Amino acid sequence: MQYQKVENLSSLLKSISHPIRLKILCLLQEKELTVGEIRDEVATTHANISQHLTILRNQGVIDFRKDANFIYNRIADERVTEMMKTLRSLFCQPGTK
Amino acid sequence: MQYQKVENLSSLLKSISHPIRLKILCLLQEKELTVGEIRDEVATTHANISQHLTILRNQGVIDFRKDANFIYNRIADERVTEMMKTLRSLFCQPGTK
DNA sequence: TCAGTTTTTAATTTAATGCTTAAATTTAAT
DNA sequence: ATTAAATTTAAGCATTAAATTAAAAACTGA
Repeated sequence: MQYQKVENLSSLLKSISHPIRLKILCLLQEKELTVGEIRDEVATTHANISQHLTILRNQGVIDFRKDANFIYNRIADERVTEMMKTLRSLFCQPGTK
Repeated sequence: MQYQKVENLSSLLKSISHPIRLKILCLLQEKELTVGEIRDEVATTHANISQHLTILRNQGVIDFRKDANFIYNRIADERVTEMMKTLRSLFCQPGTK
């Protein structure tokens, strides 16, 4: 694997290697969600969610659209969805610890 | 996804979200390698490699065997091998940036 | 045991993260 | 206009991570 790809991939993985951000990506697998909806599921402050969303946006993992005073977040890269599917099937099946 | 699995998975991802550790896992896909062999590929100090290997061992990602005064490292969890395959096919194909 | 390798440990320094709080924006509704 | 709701930004502090250096183990073969 060439140098640049190692850097890019580790940067991507790093951006999702946090319980809150991982949870956010799981939630966004289903459908797009507002910041407030995400906060309700994740149980932390708005500010904290906002910061985690910023990290995911800067990495290009998620995208958003504005509607009224809501911001709807969605996964931006199809490969991330695929990766999440694999991760869940490998590590989140019933019976795996 | 339940709480514990989110924690476990983010902990696993975190342990591999470092350029050196990701490179190590790529190298170990092929075959088991000694600390010195890894160092030759990765270009840092022995001490640094040793510390990164410790992180991967503590996470249960890699395992090792001793032979003479060499330590041969290998991937310990088949699921990690599968994950790496998926990651490489998604993010490391020629043509992906 | 001695010399030579390989690997680990410890100590230090520096940088990056994560959370909280508070203040600031933006937009919509009243 | 004013208020209220949703979101972002920034500051501060504590924790954690990474790299470097130096020293110390662990092991082999002579």
